[in-house]
Amino acid sequence: MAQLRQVENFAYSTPKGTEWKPTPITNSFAVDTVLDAEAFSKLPVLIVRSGAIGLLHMLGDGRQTISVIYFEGEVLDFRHFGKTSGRATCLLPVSVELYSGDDYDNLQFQSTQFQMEQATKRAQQLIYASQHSVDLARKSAIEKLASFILESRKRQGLGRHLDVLLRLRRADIADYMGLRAETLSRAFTKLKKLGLIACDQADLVHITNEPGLRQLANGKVNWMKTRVQ
Amino acid sequence: MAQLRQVENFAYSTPKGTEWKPTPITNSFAVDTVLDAEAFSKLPVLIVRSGAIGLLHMLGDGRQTISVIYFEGEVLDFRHFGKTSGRATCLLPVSVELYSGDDYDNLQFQSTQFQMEQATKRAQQLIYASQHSVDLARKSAIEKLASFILESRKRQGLGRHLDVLLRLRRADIADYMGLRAETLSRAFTKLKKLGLIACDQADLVHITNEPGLRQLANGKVNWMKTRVQ
DNA sequence: CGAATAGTTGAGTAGTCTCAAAACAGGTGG
DNA sequence: CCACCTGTTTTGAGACTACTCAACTATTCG
Repeated sequence: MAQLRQVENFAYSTPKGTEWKPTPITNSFAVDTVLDAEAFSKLPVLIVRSGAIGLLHMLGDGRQTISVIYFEGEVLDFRHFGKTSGRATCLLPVSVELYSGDDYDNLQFQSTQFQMEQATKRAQQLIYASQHSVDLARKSAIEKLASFILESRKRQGLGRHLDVLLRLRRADIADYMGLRAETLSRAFTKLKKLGLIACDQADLVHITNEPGLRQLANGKVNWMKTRVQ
Repeated sequence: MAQLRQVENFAYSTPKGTEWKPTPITNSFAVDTVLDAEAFSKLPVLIVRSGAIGLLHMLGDGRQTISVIYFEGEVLDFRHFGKTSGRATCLLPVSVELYSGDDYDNLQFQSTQFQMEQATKRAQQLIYASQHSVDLARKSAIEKLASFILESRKRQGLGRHLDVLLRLRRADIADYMGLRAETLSRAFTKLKKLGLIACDQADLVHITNEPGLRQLANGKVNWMKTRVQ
């Protein structure tokens, strides 16, 4: 296992004292690397510096789903992983900070500010997961894509910027939004024809009608009536 | 607002000291009560003692979804609620313990054990939400129902017991699993005809073929080939 | 340049949704 | 006790979305 060796190569030499800061251990992984929880038993807490890690689930007949995505700044704690948590897979080239469980916990005990930050991040994860359930449950393909574009912009911290870089591959977006790649492709075509987005490059989406896109994502548009040929 | 008055009726008289335990304030709500976050600004941390609270989301054209359900023992922290978190709604008669933010945080600072318990619970919430996304994303109606029955058993702590009480109403189960009530009803019929479950009463499911039900829930059964008339 | 991967387009099908109506359950009052 | 009402669950027929499978185009990379 590649990532096992990579992790073990780093000496775990955090000084133990009452007032200390653990030396941040960073590590990088290529796209499609599977992060096996067992390989991270000594340094089970990952903070994503760049890239994206997804939890990949596979049904018995090969249907795939990405249930949760961890983007920059988000925390993946392997200590809380179960058998049903899927396989942590790098959806992009990933760089992470690694912490031992004790170091991470002690950091929170020492700094109230750090503790609050982390609590907020964890809560935010649940909010994202909750919102994602809403997206998956009852939205049409085109609504799911509109939601994904807006979620991407929000989680990349782009504010109200109209150019959103969808850094994930189409297949990964499809797995995340509960669609087939073909259906997702058709949804892109429809969004363009509706004049809500424009794509110069493959993964750069320019939002041409933000209110419309937001309304569509929130199910407020009966887009059937504005049907496109 | 009914729940506002109910909350305010309790005097907030937790003694402030270095070694103290906040007096647990309990409160009860009827089915379909909406727990408005603003009414809980003073006591924003809810621990569910009995019943179930769901986060209800509504799309612009009336489509409903329940994204997350809080069952016994689970913690709902209104401090981390955002506009996209939906409306906390009682799916059953609910009894909760209420804590102020400071009390809840201090409890965790004082007791490492309590802190660990709570961290595990919060992590478990994310695991449930993650698994729920898998259920919603690519499963058929009958697979969703099989998954829901098994999830219900697990979260009620019934172990391997074969009698599962689905305490939620059909409409709520449907909202949670991203189905229409009609489709859910048809899925029940199919599960019965496949001989995987038997229902004496409306909300009591007896699992007659657990391995089959589990395989179906995990997408390992091409149930099309074992089609039922 | 050719091979491999990623993404798009097309036609037909399966499964869920929609809308309508019927069956069922629980409570109230005569 | 039964008729009645209200809300929930089930059944039925048809429409429509997303899936499947296949072929095609575009892009990446050696």
